Amino acid sequence: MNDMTIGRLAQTGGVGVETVRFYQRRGLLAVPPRNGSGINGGIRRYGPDETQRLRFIKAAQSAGFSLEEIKRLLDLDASADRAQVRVLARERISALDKRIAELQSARKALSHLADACSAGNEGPCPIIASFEAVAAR
Amino acid sequence: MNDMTIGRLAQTGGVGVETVRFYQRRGLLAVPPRNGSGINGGIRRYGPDETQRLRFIKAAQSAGFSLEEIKRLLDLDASADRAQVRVLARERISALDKRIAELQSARKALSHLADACSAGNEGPCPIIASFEAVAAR
DNA sequence: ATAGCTTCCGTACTGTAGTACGGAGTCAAG
DNA sequence: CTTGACTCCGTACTACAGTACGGAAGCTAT
Repeated sequence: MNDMTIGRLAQTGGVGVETVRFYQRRGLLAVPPRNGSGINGGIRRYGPDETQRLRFIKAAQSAGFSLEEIKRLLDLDASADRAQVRVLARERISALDKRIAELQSARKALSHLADACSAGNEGPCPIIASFEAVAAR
Repeated sequence: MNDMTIGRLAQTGGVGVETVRFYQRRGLLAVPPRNGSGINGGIRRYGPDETQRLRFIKAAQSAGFSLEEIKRLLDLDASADRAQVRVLARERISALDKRIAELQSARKALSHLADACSAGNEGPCPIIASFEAVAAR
């Protein structure tokens, strides 16, 4: 079951070996005991728990949680503090709403400008000019 | 007209003095000549052009352009290369669409989970658990 | 049993966007 | 005509999220 090397774990998780080690240093990923015959105890082996954890990190990251926040989530999970997890989740949702609105408004402005710019090649490009006007809001 | 000190320019633009200097080093903002009576030529003075430029940088940043891309936009503007500006604008729109979709899906997932988590305090918090399941997509 | 990938681990470096520091010079007010 | 705030400039440091390096040890296929 716990049969993966760090290389395979990284591959399965779609990250680099160095990223796995980086997460281990940050306390986001367990460092399993060395398990082998060498003088130092051999090589560490990883199982599905670690793969799962990597997936969790990626999902949480894509929701905009920082690694620090992800660590907090994991610690709260360990202590079963649901109320605190909800607080973090709601904070993140607000931040996401704000960011989404920002990006949408930027998208809209940019798309109008690209259209205006396409409509002819005479005079100054309206993208830069209008960006400056829009920026004055 | 060109009567602002760097401190006032920064204040007007809503950034720090060090940020103005940083943009100057990056070639995003002009460094006006020293204008005064001192042995080194005195103090540099800024006018509305620089304020405008600062606003442009902020607007472009909020659309997700990096400082490097903003520099490119400004250079293209100087050379009146509308076609290239359109290319950059369209690239950015695609990137924005992608990012907006990602954030929306993350927002949706998180909001469902926060609801589920609020609905009672028994058992493990579904946010972490479901995040892991959702993450497996 | 040895060549040649991997792992292990510490340390150092990367890129992005600032932010801070420190000493010398400049300027306006009292 | 000095005090105190501000400017100038180079250099250094910060945060974030990795990414790279290098040598010793471990493992595997021939």
